[in-house]
Amino acid sequence: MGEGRKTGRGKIEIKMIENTTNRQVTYSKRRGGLFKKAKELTVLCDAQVCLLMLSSTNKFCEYCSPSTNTKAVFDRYQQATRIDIWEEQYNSMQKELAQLTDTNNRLRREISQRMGEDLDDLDMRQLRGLEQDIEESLNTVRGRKEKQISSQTETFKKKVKSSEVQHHMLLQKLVEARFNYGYVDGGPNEFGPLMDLSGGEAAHQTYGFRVQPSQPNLHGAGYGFHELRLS
Amino acid sequence: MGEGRKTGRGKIEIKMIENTTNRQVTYSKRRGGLFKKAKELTVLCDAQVCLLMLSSTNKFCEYCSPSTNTKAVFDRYQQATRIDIWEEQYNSMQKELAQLTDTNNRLRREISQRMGEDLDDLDMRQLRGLEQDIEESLNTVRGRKEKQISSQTETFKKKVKSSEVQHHMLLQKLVEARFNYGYVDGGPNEFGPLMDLSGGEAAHQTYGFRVQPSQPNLHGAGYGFHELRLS
DNA sequence: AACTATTAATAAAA
DNA sequence: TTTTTATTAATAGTT
Repeated sequence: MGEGRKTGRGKIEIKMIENTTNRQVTYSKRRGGLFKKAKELTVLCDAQVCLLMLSSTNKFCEYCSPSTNTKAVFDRYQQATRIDIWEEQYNSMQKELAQLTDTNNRLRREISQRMGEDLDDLDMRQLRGLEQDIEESLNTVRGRKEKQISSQTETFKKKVKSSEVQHHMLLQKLVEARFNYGYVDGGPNEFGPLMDLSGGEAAHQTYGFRVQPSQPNLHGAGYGFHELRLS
Repeated sequence: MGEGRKTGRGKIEIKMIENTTNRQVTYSKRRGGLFKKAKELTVLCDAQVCLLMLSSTNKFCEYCSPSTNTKAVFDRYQQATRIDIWEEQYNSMQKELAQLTDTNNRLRREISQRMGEDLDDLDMRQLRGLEQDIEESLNTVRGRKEKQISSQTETFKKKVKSSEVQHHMLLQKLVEARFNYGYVDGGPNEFGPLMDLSGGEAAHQTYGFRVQPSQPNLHGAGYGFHELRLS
């Protein structure tokens, strides 16, 4: 028993049907049969049956007695087998949450301390280290600012230079034009002297203003979301 | 179809079998048949089948294709249906996780910027604000350090003072004792001069050393867990 | 549990 | 696909 067998018009061995079409047809038919039998069992014997199937093409199919539902049946399965389906997932998520929250708190505390709050628990050595770190950060930021200023100043200088050159050329052309067409009109200072815009310290002053103290910057990502620490 | 039907030697309607014995016998037989069919389907069609049954006497029974297991099938069930009681909780946990992760990243970025890293996206105004904030923080930390130093110095001074007083008292008692019992031994400087420990700038020097530049402090909570930003 | 008359399921063909 | 049909499998009632 269990070996080769004849069913219906042909014989069939219980082994995987190689022909894909045949396999799918058989799957469809037998699936129906299985569902029917499951339903009959449910009614005849007052049983709860839950039947889950996944075809070789990964199509999912389910039957569950009307008196219950799949989740309930699985809960009983758990009860019976003592294999907890949910707990593992739940626990791992809880753990992850706790870790993230913890990390978050530490980060907030670090920021707080870098902002000069929450310093009560620090001893002298830690305070000294913190001071030193902040000092270094300040230098870095300052350096970056200076670099950006000088780069903008450079750009500005170049623009002025180019404008100056153009101005000269225009003047030149104008003078030539007057000469060629015989205009005589106004003195040599008619267009005023070229401005002295050689790019001195004025540019630096441009960025020397102070914004409102500690006003949060709400322009999106980046510096200025202190409100996070309150969330 | 579906109504009264004859099977085997007798007729049978698909409705609950009232006779308990009959019902249990039928349950047993049909359960076997269902399992057999499930196994055949598994093999013939390369499908995954999971069959859970509970008899009316609450006996649990399970079949699952050897290529998988009940939990895996149920996971797919969840995936396919998304109608379980846990989903709400699951989703809320997922959301919380995502929020925490996001907040975490922002906090890390803020710390980075406060440490002078990750400054590329900041414009001049933001840089200026950051510089200013760091400057204020530095002043706060410095102030705190000074305060702690002076408080410790105060304590130290008081201790020295009290020690001085005690010393004086002891000397006094000693002198009295000598007087009372007639000892004469050594000069008045026998116990050396009282040290000058009146609390000058020496105390400040004590804390004036520099720790190793930016060496992380691993003493637990508080300042010095930069490694968080890498986790 | 076995037996067996009878129906149900279904493989292959249409 | 669904229907048909020849054949086997499942099983209800009996022992």
